[in-house]
Amino acid sequence: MRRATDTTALRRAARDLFGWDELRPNQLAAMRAVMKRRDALVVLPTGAGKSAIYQIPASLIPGCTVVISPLLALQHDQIESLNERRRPELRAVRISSDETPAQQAEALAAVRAGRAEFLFITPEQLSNPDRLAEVRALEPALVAIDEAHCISAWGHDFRPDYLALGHLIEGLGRPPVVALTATASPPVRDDIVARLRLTDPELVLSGLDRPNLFLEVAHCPTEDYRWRRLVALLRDDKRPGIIYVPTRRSAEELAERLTGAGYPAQFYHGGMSAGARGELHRAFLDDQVPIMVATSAFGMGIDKPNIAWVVHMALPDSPDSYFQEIGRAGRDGGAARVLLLWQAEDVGLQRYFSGGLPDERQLHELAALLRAKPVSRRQLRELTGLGPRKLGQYLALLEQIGAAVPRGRQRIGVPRYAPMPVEAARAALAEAERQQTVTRSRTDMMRAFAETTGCRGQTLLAYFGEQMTEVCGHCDNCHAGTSVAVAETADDAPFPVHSQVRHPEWGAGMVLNYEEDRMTVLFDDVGYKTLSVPVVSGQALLTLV
DNA sequence: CGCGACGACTGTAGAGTCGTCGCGGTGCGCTACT
Repeated sequence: MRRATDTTALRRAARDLFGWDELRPNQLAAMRAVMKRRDALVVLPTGAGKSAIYQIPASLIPGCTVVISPLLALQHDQIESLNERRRPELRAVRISSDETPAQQAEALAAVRAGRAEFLFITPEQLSNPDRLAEVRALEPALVAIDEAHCISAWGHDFRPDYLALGHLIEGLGRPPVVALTATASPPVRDDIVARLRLTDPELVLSGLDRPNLFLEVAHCPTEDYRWRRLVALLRDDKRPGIIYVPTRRSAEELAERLTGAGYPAQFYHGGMSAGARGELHRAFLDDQVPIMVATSAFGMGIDKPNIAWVVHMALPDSPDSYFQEIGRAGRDGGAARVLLLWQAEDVGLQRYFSGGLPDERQLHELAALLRAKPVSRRQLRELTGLGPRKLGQYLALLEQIGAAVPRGRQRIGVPRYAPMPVEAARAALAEAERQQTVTRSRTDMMRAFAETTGCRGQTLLAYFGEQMTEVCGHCDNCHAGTSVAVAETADDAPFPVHSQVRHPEWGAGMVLNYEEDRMTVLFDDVGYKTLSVPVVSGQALLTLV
């Protein structure tokens, strides 16, 4: 009965507020979970009406909704599109470093008085205890986490406050939480659930296959070949697209070279001023820029329906990033091409980006300092001489192994039963090594995707834990006829897909898929591994847990 | 980890080789200064 009323109310709100005649089954399932005040994790491709999953229920539930969204530019667009609807039950405000104190106070007042429903905010804002108290006093009825995969991708050191999000949500009075993202492999999903401390979340997953994207990979022995393949695509396809490059400098150089060769291109990267970036972003969306050469900074918030192709000029760090980036093509449902141009040398840069290991002595010193008395980050910077980046990484590690814990007033202390500094340093180093191994195994999987002669659609989706029984039919290998249907090979599979297994050396893991005579297993400690099925069976390498 | 730039070396002229060194992504918020 309750279910029927919720559904009716949701459908009516969708029609009233968004002009939609119907809701997709996935959307409805997620919205119903929110209506029942259950936590939810929603993984749906962009363009599938993801935002509406929290916006429509929020308009029906009494109390405001706190939206945690990672980028100020993205927040700006989201707020604008909500306020354009001119409905009080959808009105949005925000608090960020872009607002003056007076504007911030006004935003809080608007929510308090019921003149606004949505409060957009970053994790960094909430990590200020005074701010947290102000937001808590609004008694939010719902927390929505947008681009939730950032929790996993950015939590470790880049934006450490993401790591504390679960703690911060508890500080808000722990309203129900709905986390949304377009991509999340099984370990990323686990990470999101664990870090946000979601309780028995409703999991809403949709099929990730994108049949209108033609997947193509070319190994490029020389830079010249890479360039020729790129130009060949641009010659064939005059529609707009994105070229991803690994560095800022290569973005600038390639844009210039293309423009000189008669393909007018702009470049975009994180080193540019906010003004220039906003301008380029807008120009690209308005079809003023046909070719955008960009680093990974160009991504979230690029909701342009007619992107017809995406080229990667180097191997991305992981299938996670790759899937995010190619996912921006073909949102209008039209045929789109995605082309990966790679060399083995590309892996070197990704190794560098996966970071160096911490210094055990410095970790030891830091753990000892925390033990003496709770201190602020600033004090720690002065006491240890560590840079903010490194300090953030070290503190995150110590927190993960239970040797540090956020205390009140921006201070960091030590939990009860924390290990002694020597042991803490050793454990933190081991944890850093484990994280680095897992990160690097993602790059290994990206390379395996590039090198496979099997179906690329299957290989990519298998990484995300989705087993396709048929070949995708929209990749170069399918067209070349080298793909083999999994159904032909999976019959003698020794372990079911998604079963938990144990390896004598690598420990516990989860079976992700079978492809020809190989299987992919994700191990907790060593990351992704591809194993030979005959060897696994013949030597009884794996045991079912 | 691997690149590209740069200088030294070699051995008497111009260019090849070697070693060293710096560089390389993603963004919040705050502060100091115009």
